[in-house]
Amino acid sequence: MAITDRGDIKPNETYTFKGKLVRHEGKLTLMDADITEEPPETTIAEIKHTYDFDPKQEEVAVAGRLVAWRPMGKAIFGHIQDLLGKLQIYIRKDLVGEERFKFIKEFVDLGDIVGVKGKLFRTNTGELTVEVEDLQLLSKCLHPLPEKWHGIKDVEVRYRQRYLDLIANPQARQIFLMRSRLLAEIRRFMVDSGFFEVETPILQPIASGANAKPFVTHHNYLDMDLYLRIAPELYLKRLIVGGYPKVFEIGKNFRNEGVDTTHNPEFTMMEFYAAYWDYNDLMKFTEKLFQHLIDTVLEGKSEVTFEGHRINLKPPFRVVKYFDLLKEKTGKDKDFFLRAPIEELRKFATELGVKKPEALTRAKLIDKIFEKVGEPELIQPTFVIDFPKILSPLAKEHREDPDLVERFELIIGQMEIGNAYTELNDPKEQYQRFLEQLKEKQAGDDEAMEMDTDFIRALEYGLPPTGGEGIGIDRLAMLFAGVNSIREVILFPAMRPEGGEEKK
RNA sequence: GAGCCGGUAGCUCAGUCGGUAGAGCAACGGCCUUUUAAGCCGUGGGUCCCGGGUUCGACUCCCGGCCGGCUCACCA
Repeated sequence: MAITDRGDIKPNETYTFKGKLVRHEGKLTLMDADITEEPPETTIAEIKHTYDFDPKQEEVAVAGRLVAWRPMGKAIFGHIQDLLGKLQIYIRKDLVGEERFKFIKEFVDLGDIVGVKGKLFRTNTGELTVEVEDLQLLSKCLHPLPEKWHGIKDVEVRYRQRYLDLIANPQARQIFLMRSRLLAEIRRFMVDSGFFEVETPILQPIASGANAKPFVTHHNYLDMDLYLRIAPELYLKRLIVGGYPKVFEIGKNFRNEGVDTTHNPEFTMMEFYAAYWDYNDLMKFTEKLFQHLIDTVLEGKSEVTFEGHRINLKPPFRVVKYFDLLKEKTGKDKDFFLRAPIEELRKFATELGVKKPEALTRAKLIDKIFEKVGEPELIQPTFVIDFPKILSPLAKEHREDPDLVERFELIIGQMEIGNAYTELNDPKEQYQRFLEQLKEKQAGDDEAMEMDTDFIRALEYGLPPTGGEGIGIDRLAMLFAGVNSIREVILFPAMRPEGGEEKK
């Protein structure tokens, strides 16, 4: 590190960068100075683990961010941190040499990325520590770190500068590590169950497969508008037509709607489809998936706390029929909801507190009423099954009741976590359902589904009997982490830009 | 989109019933070779979110705006 000899280093000058006070002029020049000669091949967690059962492996070389610094005359204690661990380092003047020690004291700051080499030992208090033989400054941190004890609490800073959240708040690291495990275990379970992972278009000429408002973009070369997908459903079913027995896709969906504690404009969904399955198979499979996630991600603990509720995620889950739940809560039966004059239904909805029912179609009214009276009680995991057909344009008619479809939603903590059905595979029927959606659209439902004629054509080639399901990964992560905001489980949640006055 | 609440040092916060602000940590200068929220002595640091109004005087009161949080509406 010849850099210590540089004459142009002026350690006591301060300067500002974009209005923020940052560190020494001299230290800034150090910023690009060091290249790692030997990238560390180990991590802090690994070192601790190895040393535990083989204390002879005491020579280590490891790198991390300096998060504590306690200089005391001729020796310095500090802690370096990486994603998975924290390790104490001990620097003695007589060991590293006078010149080196002076350099370290002068130019190394809290927050810097450093590499250390040395021998492991235990201090008087028993803490595993590296006795530093050499310390290399690998990168400068020009800003002071957030407060060591309280971390960073301002949620706005935590979301905008997530890297600071990750450096300073161990809880944040824990949540995102859990999310990574969750995704890995879901993938493992799906692949082990015979599913093929696929990728389907995010830019779609028709945004279909769900009821939602899409984002619109434009392709210059093709000179056409495209939509960011609101769901991958219709593409995945085309793949079942094409011969895949089982497929799944994990990816972002985009819906141009509100932002709140359970909604982010882009969110992660897993959708999966299995030929020859029906919604009963899907329920069994979903329970097995949950059991796997409890065993792995939650390390066997099936109880989580969410919004003040203790929720037990252990299957089997409660099953309740859609109209049974409505009847129990309202005293009205299926025929009332599906066949009573719409004015009467609107009047009833008004009594329950549904806003502006005059603007709503029958399907929307039923949906609203269900949300008002049904969902509030659904804290423990519950499959709500046998939805009305008019709410489910892509689901197959129920084998016992033509008013219904073979569909369920998995609701946990009042959140819709999963949505699944025996897929409608009759092209003529699907065409009719799309036409009904167009009517809904004309009747004022701007989220009614779009007609997709190529999808109809695919069905004409024969979609085997198929079961399909979507699971909201972000919400699942919320449950597993026990946090009540979707922003706590999305690394970079949607935010308005900083300095809003400058826009336009 | 509506209502309520918030924005003070790099961070966590206090404060001013209207007279231009403090603490701890962090930083800077010293002392200190087993400390760990190290310790001891000393020092510096703020357009009090932005703009306008009222006032002799605004960080404080009023109005508008920006950003965020919560609740509601919409949605998964």
